[in-house]
Amino acid sequence: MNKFIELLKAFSDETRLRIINILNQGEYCNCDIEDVLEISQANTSKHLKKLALLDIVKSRKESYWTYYSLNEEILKNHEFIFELLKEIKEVEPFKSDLKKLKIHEQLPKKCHIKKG
Amino acid sequence: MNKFIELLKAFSDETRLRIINILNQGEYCNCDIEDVLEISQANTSKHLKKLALLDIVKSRKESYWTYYSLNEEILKNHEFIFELLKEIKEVEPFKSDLKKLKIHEQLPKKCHIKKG
DNA sequence: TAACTATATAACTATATGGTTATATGGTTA
DNA sequence: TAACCATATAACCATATAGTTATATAGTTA
Repeated sequence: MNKFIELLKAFSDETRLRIINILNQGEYCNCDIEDVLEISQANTSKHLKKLALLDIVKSRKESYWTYYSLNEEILKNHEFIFELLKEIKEVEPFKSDLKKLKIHEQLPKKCHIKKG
Repeated sequence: MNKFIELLKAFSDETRLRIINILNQGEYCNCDIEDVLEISQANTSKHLKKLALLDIVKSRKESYWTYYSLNEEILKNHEFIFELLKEIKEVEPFKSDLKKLKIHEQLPKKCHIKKG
């Protein structure tokens, strides 16, 4: 499929865009995203994999966790993505997700005792 | 559905994005788009209807034809769309479509004798 | 009015895809 | 090594949707 269209499709699913919005704030593991967005483990993993295949996110394994973050290259190469991410921050449910993320970061981790 | 997501989905289908790219050049009727993009009448009409429902395009009836054009409001309200349309102009198949559009505009109309 | 034109719509098919459940995998701890 | 943990993957289901074919509709011309 056309690379540009693939990119747009990746951004046009609500769950994926919520994940991208979270990762626009920093580096997080699968379980952080599960907790904040309240979506299942398998679903989170599947979406992250899709984003990784399109080089929208990159991943790094450390101990128990896989940490994901936005691939800065994609933002450099596509100004429209930069603008899009700026816009959604002010729109629901993305706005609320960021609030929940802040709260989440102050709480002890649910996913593994050593991490909190 | 989330309005933002609806908007993104509208832009993430190749045929629709090709139509939007054409309409970013001016006002055209259904048959112009059919000819340039080489897609069926019914398909063209269906996509245009979807775009109209989302206020991405507006329409105007005149004689035989329905003329479509981009709704400028949507570009004003969403900077990312402006950027997106700027980017695709340089990418296939959107780039070639614009070339075909220029040629199309110099030829006599196929669709109705009075128009050419 | 009758024939014609562009466009809209209805019915249908094929396919893509998001989400779930269950299980596998690979690394960690005791 | 055995138990444990987060993550990845497989199989499956339900739904959404792009495209086609055939037909309806609304306006135009003679």
